[in-house]
Amino acid sequence: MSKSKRLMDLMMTVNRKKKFTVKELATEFNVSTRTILRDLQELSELGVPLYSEVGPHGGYQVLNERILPPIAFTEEEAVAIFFACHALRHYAYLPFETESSSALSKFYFYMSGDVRDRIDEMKNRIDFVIPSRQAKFPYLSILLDGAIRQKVIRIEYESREGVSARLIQPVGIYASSGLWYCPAYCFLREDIRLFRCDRIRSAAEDSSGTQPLDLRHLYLGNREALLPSEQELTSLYVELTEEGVHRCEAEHWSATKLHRREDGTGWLEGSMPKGDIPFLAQFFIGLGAEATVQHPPELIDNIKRRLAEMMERYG
Amino acid sequence: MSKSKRLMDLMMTVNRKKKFTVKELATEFNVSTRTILRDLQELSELGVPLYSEVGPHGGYQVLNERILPPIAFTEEEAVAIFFACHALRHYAYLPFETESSSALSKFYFYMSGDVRDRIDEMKNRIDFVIPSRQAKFPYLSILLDGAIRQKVIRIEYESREGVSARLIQPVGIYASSGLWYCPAYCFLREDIRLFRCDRIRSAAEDSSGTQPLDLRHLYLGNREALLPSEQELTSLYVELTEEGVHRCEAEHWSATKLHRREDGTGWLEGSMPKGDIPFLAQFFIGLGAEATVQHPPELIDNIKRRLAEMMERYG
DNA sequence: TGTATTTGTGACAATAGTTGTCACTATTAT
DNA sequence: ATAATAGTGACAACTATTGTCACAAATACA
Repeated sequence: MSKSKRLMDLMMTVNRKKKFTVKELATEFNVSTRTILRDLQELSELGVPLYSEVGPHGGYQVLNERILPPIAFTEEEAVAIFFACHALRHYAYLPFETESSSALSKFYFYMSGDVRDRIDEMKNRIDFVIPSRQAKFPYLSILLDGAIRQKVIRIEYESREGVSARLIQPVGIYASSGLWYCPAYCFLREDIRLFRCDRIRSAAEDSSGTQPLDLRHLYLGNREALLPSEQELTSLYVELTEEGVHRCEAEHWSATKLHRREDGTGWLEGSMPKGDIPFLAQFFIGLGAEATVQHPPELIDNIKRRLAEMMERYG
Repeated sequence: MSKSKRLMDLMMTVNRKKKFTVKELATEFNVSTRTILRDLQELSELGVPLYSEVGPHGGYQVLNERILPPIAFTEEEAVAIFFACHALRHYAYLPFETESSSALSKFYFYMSGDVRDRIDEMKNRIDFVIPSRQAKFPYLSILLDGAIRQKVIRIEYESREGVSARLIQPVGIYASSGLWYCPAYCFLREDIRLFRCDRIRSAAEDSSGTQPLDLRHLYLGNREALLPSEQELTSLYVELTEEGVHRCEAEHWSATKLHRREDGTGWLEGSMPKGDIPFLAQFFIGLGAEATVQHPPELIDNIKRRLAEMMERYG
């Protein structure tokens, strides 16, 4: 095996192993320890952050960095990766410790001139906007860690009724239009609940010894499907103007219920839990003349009551 | 210079140049053409997609791939890049020709085992949600290209009044909560307008010979600041409950106007163009009891009129 | 305190790889 | 035809790589 090839392999091997001894590698690569020592020195000079300790239980270690072997990306792929990372700058809070900007500048730095030019041209011409928020999300890493390692987390949560302490076991976290949410099993309510992370006033791993549940079968993708809806259902029918259709497209919950006509108008039709009436009433009021609720009567009543209240407030 | 080092350099050089001859490289690297030929063959074996043609004007070419030299990413950086790209899968339409998934799988494939494990653990525990839409955005690349190369584009645009043909010169494109928008100079209105890309029925480079304007000073980041607002202004004051504050945080336009009290409630205060009254009226109606408009009277009147209309509609 | 384990350095000879030169062949645009 | 280009093979000169050995230094552990 040629030296260059061995060096590449060595790079990958040490990255995989993290910790190793010279003798180990010598056996693996069928060369002498002296050669491996020389190779490691060379890798060091090429930028692989190696660290070694002498003595029994000593050996080599690769520090926090990981080296990727030469990867071939097409120009389009490189550009897509760049802008994907670029979009992360809109998030003031992320569950990763590092700033994505450091990865971005490395990526940018190593790219060949013409790809770099292409990116420069596009930089001010394309963007993935996420609403910027004043809200703070200091506990994302703790929640994510709790979800991954199936830990119970003690939080102080600010709900409408005030701040309360709760034990939760996170299913995961997700960002949606600039806010972070954490679906989690709540030991207080004994059910899955959705928490808005900026309303969490404190979070730490629980030390009271509450046994975590086995929720490995639950994850972000399926948590909705697995939750048995015990609520009473009723049917929904709403007429929509063209603009109303466009507005409803934005809503997750309406995706399965939305129908369109050829002229652009449409309607919502499907079943809904009765507990959603307050939310839906306020939502359809927000659509104004673009939506006309025709069923259920309870929803129409709720809307009328809300309208009357507002009329009164504005005298 | 050692052979391994020369090979690495060569890799970068051929990536930069795309097209080159053996003689050229021999001069650049101060070695014989025979050596370069042997090196190129070796690069080929290492996976660099080289292609050559003999004869005058012949030479070597690198095919569409780009090779990145070994880049050191920290584990955190690699994870951040992965999830940034992962988030792109929510976009059914992108202005890049390639799927980001191919870049993603390459990235994933080359990552060392423990980073891969880490990603697998996190995959179902963290997400950047973007509302999925039924809307279609087939002309993103044309619009982006128009913005980059300062071209005039002819579009058919569906507005409330029907479909009309227009000449526009795009400033850029951006995605916001699942929809793509294109701010552009409109030759019909003779001003900057914002177009929703799913309402563009057709788009192609203009062939009528309309001279593009020099809009290079305009880009996504500054277009708002440069637009002179000629509208009449009035002052806005709105009381907000705690929930109202949270809801307003989501809105771009309210960021500079939002104030909070220690108890969590707050208010909106600032100036607004009178033309925004219809939009704001509908918006505050959507907030229901969480917002109480106190100024301007025109806005309150508009809200009352809308409420009355809705009351009537729901009998 | 001694011993085993581990990194690390230097020297040297044997071996293996690299390089340049030269003489060719083949293709193709002009 | 001619010039420009890639491509191959052989060989000698040169350079780099490798293994071996000797030895230094640190450290855990019995």
